Amino acid sequence: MSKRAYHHGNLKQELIERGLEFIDQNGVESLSMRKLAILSGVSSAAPYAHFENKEAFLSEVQNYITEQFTDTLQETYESCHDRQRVLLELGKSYVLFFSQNPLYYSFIFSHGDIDINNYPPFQMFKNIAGNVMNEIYDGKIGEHDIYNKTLAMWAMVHGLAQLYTLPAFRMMDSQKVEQKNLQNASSAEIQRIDERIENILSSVEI
Amino acid sequence: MSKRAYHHGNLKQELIERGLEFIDQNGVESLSMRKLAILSGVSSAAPYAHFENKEAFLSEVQNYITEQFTDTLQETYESCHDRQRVLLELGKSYVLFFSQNPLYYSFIFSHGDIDINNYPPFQMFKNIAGNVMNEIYDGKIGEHDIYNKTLAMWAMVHGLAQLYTLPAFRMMDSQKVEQKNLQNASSAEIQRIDERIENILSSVEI
DNA sequence: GATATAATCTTAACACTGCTAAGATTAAGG
DNA sequence: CCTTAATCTTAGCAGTGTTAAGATTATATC
Repeated sequence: MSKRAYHHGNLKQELIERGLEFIDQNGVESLSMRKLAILSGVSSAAPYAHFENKEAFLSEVQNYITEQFTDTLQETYESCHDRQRVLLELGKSYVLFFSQNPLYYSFIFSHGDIDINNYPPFQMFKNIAGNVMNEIYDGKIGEHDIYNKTLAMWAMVHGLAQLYTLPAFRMMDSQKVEQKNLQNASSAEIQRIDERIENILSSVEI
Repeated sequence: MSKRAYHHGNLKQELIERGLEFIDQNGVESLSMRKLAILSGVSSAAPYAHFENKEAFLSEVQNYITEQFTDTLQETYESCHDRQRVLLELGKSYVLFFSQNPLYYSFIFSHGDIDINNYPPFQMFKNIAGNVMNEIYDGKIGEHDIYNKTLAMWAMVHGLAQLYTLPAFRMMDSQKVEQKNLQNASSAEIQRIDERIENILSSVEI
């Protein structure tokens, strides 16, 4: 008997997992179907029994990340019982998700044609933000302004997420605010970014 | 004599221009050195006399776009004499630049490792924004908060730029605010986006 | 349980890619 | 004018996505 049976048994799942890992470590640019196949101990054409083409494969990997992202936001939302802080917490969660897996960001938001209007995490953020705005500005401003403020908030958070994706920016930012630089303590860095996002977001009146 | 002389005479420049045009129309994903070479009437290996590799070529194209972007911001800044509106105008200019050439956005900001801390248009925006903030909050808030507000402003504008890059979002947004939908009148659409950005940005107190 | 069918995998091949080495052609400078 | 450097072509390598044909195995049906 050779190393593996003729049938892998779990190839589709393994390809997706290896794809995730590869993108997280190297980015999507250098990912190839053939390499993933070989890594999974299978011939270079085997993946095409499970995915129509590379694009379809990447799309499934995207969905996987999107689910993780949505779940993260959902958990943050549910565990926040202070209605005053829900947007702040959601924003921090948003930024931290991508700052912990920087290469996911460009993979999801540039290298694909996501349907922005039906993209679950965006809908979720916009819905919650809209609700919060409605509570805060109850009848004081028009529906129009509520929508504008929601968009402004979303754009700001999304922009910050991209910034904190870049190591160079993180370094510069941590120097600028003169925090104790515990470079390698990753849990400390997470907390530092957490504080930074809190400060930045609450520096504007929305 | 054949179609062209053995020496092209202006190959480097033509490749960059064709690269710009190709990215603007098709995105960087499907760009290949060979295609550009053939389009320029030259053999497929000729480009490598002018560029070390594909990455170096794309980097030069990036610089080209970056210059255009910086110039656009600069012109906007210089032609705005109302100190109260300078940030608003700069933000609109920022967003409009990429909404007019959507594929430039993902090409510049994802498919490359720009040195964010030395990236001219970012430095420019941050400097101007910082100065304006200093004027507005003259001594009333700390240097720290000024920096945070500057970052918040930049992130918001940058996030909006990405949003207005997506046709699906533009449609949805124009429906939401119930503007007259002059779909094909591109100059009208520019003005519409211009108004939208103005409204969104001025909906938050920064 | 045998057999038909469908799913999965391998091998081989095609067209395309980035890129290089070797040599041809032309421009520039002494 | 002649040397040198710049520019281009031709061939070719290794790697890519993808497909067609056929081998192997799981699944369902009688």
